Formats: sequence, structure tokens, C-alpha cells
Amino acid sequence: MEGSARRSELIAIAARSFRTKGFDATTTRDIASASGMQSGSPFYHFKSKMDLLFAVIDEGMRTALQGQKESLAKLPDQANACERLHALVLHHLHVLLSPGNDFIPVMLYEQRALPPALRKEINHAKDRYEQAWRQALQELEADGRLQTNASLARLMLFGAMHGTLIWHNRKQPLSLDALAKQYIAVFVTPPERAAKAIT
Amino acid sequence: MEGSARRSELIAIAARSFRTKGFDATTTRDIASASGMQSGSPFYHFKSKMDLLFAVIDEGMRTALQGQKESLAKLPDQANACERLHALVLHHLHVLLSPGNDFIPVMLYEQRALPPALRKEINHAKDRYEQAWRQALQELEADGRLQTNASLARLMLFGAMHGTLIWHNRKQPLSLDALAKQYIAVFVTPPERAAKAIT
DNA sequence: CCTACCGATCGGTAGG
DNA sequence: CCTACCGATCGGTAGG
Repeated sequence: MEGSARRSELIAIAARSFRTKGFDATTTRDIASASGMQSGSPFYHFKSKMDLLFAVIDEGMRTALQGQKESLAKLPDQANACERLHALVLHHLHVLLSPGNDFIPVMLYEQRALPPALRKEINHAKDRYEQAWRQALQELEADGRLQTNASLARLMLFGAMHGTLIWHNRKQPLSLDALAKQYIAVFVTPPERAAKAIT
Repeated sequence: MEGSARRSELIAIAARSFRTKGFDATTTRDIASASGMQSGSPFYHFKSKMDLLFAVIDEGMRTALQGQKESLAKLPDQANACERLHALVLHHLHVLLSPGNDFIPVMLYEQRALPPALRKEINHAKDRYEQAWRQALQELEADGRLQTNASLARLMLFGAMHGTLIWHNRKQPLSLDALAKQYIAVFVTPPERAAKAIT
């Protein structure tokens, strides 16, 4: 929200460290010196270490939500559910795996360090992020193109994608584009094999 | 390996705390007092806090590997790849979601706190654990019953299962049995729809 | 944003 | 396994 350049720099540096070493193992002194500050100075920008964690996650959610919107907007007007899901998957892989994109990984792994009130706020943003997924998956379910219900498919799909954080190697032969196609191939049955014929 | 009852108790108590609060946020004093000991006493059983973490994870891997072996042994002699994969999935869901089974979640989320040498040891155990999965999935791939290659299917499947740690609720209508069936339905194409006919 | 600092906590140990 | 303790670190603050 507040746009001080120094503040943004602290958030980016904190994100990297929170991701690499974890929230608890990161000291505010680490962050300060990586930003060329003295040990007490981060507290001029953030009330507490936890506030900084929240800022990192919040920044990640805003960016991801904005990016998702743009990805969908780029699609042709009559894009069907499968095409929309593909765009969502591809964008989400970018969110997870683009170099320097440490915010969402921090959310996934360090959320626990936040008090319930802040976690609730994040969950609201997550709900908004998942809306487009719910809709696409429900349409696919209605067309008989899922092998489970839309809700479970969404949970499985997110789990399968988040797993890339552990095994995906940036030097791998598989591009994010190719990877997205594989996810769609696994989770969405092609129309010609769908359980229910298109009416 | 070493079977002191006190030692095992410490491991179990540490596992719960490492899982609930994380490794860094858990103090050796927490663990000591939860075990009815004085603050310095855990160090009579474990050289360091990190050693205790390794013991937790190691215990989890041993138990999981043993349980997997037994699950497969219970199958009829001529069980096919799909049946074996189903048994593997069901067992793995138990490992992840059975009450009191905190060891593997700790491995998944706190591994990072270990030095490379110990992490390597764990990865070896993980390789052994995944062998049966590789084989079943390769057979399914050869029969045209996967929509991606065996290796990627395994990575996606593990990711999708590990996601249950976040969303699965023990009071939910869905039993682990039912859940395992859904995973198979999504990841394994039924024979009649397989790409390649059975020879 | 720096200086100088405090209070608390924590992993670990010596000696029994 | 307890007692008593140390050295180091850390989040945070007052005052400028």
C-alpha cells in the first residue's frame, strides 16, 4: 500500500531471506545489513518482524491476483473453461517459479508464524484468487471432463503445482509452458473421452 | 536405532512440537518440560537440537518404509500396477494424516534446518520409498494409462497428496479410503480409455 | 535512519 | 538425569 522505495526494498530482501532460511531463522539484523542499514532501522519502517512478514505475503497476494486478472484478460473473448484453466495454471507456475518471486513461497511455508487475525486476511485474498479456478473447474465437471469433483480437483491441482517448488529446476528441459500442458493433460479429460456428451 | 524408552518419548514429543510450531520456534526447554525433564536433560539423550530433529525424521522414514512394505505384502500375489498404486496411495495418506503421525510432516516442512550431509541421508531413504511408486507408474505408462510420463506423474501425485496436510479435516465426510480412490481416478486412466491397447 | 542499549531467551555444558 | 550456569544472540526501543 505505502510506496516508500526503502520499504519495498526491505520487503524484497526479507522475502528472499524468509524463503531461503525461514522466518524464525532470519534475524532482523540480517535484513538490515542486507539493505545497508543499521540493526535497529528496519523498525522505523515496520512495527515488528511479524509485520514485515505480513507485508511480504500481502505484497505477494496482490501481485499474484493482479497477474491472474491480466492473464485472463489476454484470452480471446469466448475462451472456454479448459483454455481458462490452462491460462490460470501457466500464470500460477510463473508465480511459483519465476526467479525472484519469493513472496508466494513465503506465504505457503511461513504463514504459520502469523497470528490468526492476519492469517484470516490472507485467506480472504486466497479465496478471491481461487474464484476463477472454482468456476473453470465447475464448468469442466459439468461437462464430464473431470475424474473427480471440482472442489477436490482444485485441491489436488494446487498441491501438485506447489510441489514444483521442491523439484523444479530452472535449468530443466521442461519449460513452464510445457509443464502447464502436462498438468492440464492429467487433470482435464479431453472432450472426446468425456463421461457426458456435450449437449 | 537405540531403543531407550525415554529417548523415544523425547522423539515423539519433539515431533509434535516441531510440527505445530516449527523447528526454530520450538525450544529445547519446551521439549524438556513436556517430557517432565529439566531444561538441560534432553542433551543427555541427544547431542544437539539438530540431532533430535534428525532422529524425528529418521524415525518417520523407517516407519513409513516398513508400513509400505507391509501394505504391499498384503496384496494378492498377482496384483497389477493399478492395485499396487492404490495400496501405495492409501498407505501414504495414512502416513500423512493418521493422528499422532507427525514425523513425515516434520520431514516435509523442517528438512531445511538440517545440514546437507543429513539431508542426503534422508534423500536416500526417500529414494527407497519411491521405488515401488516408480515401478507401478512405469507399468501404467507402458500400458498407456497415464496422461503424462511416469516421472512427472509421480511428482504431481506426491504434491497432490502432501497438499492434504493443509486442507484435510479429520471430521470430514471423506475417508482415507474414498480419498485414495479419487487420487487413482484422477491420475490413472481406466483400461477401456487407455491410449494404447493391451497387447 | 543511526547510536547505544536493554531485557529476555536460548542452546548447550560442567560437574555431580 | 539434575543443578547451576555461561556466552551469544535477538527483537525491540529511547533519544536524537
